[in-house]
Amino acid sequence: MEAAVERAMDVFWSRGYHGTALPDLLQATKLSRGSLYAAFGDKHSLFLRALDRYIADALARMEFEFDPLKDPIDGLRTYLTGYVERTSGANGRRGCLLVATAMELAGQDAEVGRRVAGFFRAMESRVADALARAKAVGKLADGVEPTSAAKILVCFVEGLRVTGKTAPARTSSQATADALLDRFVR
Amino acid sequence: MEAAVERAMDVFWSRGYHGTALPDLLQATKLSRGSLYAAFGDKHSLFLRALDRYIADALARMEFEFDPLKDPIDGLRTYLTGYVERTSGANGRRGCLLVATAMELAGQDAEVGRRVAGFFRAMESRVADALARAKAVGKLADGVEPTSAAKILVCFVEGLRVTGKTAPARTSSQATADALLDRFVR
DNA sequence: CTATATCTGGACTGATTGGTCTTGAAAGGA
DNA sequence: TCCTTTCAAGACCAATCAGTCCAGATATAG
Repeated sequence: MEAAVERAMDVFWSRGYHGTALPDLLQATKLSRGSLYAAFGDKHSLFLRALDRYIADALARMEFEFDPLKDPIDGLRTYLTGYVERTSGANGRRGCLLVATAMELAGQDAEVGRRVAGFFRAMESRVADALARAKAVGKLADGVEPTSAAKILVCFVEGLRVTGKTAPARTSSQATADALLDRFVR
Repeated sequence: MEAAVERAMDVFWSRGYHGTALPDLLQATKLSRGSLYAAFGDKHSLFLRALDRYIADALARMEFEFDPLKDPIDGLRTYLTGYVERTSGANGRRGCLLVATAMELAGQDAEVGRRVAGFFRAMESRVADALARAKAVGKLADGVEPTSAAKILVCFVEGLRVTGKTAPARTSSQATADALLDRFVR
């Protein structure tokens, strides 16, 4: 059941909502038409399940990266490096279900809009928290405000996901991310 | 004719490629089915025309903002303010045809992929050029490398277009953009 | 072995997709 | 006035869309 959601997520991920047809989902989930509708209701509901799964994965990752027991600067570094990895080469071309969904549906689909907005808020607050902890131990450059810098970093990584669709080289993106973080840390 | 492309662009802009159906385009362009196919061939070709138009508009805007005769820092400020305006409130919710297209099609449609990649390259080089001119007159902060900072700024504004789908307040986005630029200028 | 419950593959629905073609009205030139 | 060209309106096409339904195979339970 949960495996079916994951496989459906993969399909939506690489084809978008309007771009995936029922047969694609049937083939990926290995469910019959009847079973799929019995289990998930309709295409839209299944999509929401897949999106929730995607968001949960991302939140779990951040929970690990921004663990309060670890050094916040290290956390920010691995957070950025993770995005660099996901937005380079073939990974980059694959794109991001959340960003694609934001662009495709967030403006017209309220259920989707709430989820997307909530995710961006959650990411921003986690990054801001890490920055605040870094500032508390004097590791931030002068004049860097955690909440403002967090907004910058969130926009930056989501922008990486966009430019990543053209499959840039990992080394280049990594250097860019490093250059940005260097503007914030002491 | 060119007006029809513009109206078609508006439709693709707010509904995406797969999300717009022929009747939507007929209504928007006020063309009959036969005329539209005679003029543009098919949906995909019309979409390419619309995308090219969108890109041309953006390039023209940058040509103005980054006019070599003007102060490059002023140019960067108005460039960023323009994106803030376009990614706030209702404008933000409307989104960006280029970013939406990048996420929806760039990975699978080679014609689209080339255009998207070319646009990002063009924007990056224009921003880098402005930064280089600013650096030449000593207006950049220590250690800021124009090409690297340009990549950061491009990712940032494209990320703004993504987070903008949740319709944030203009003042907040403006403060964020200002905070980022302040990290680069002296 | 029988009864029940579950699930599959696929037929089927009405609506909609992108695209073609025909008909007839309007317009323009000679 | 007459001939040609242009174009709008919409009928029409095969394919595909999301979603429903059912007959039959399979499995489980008693």
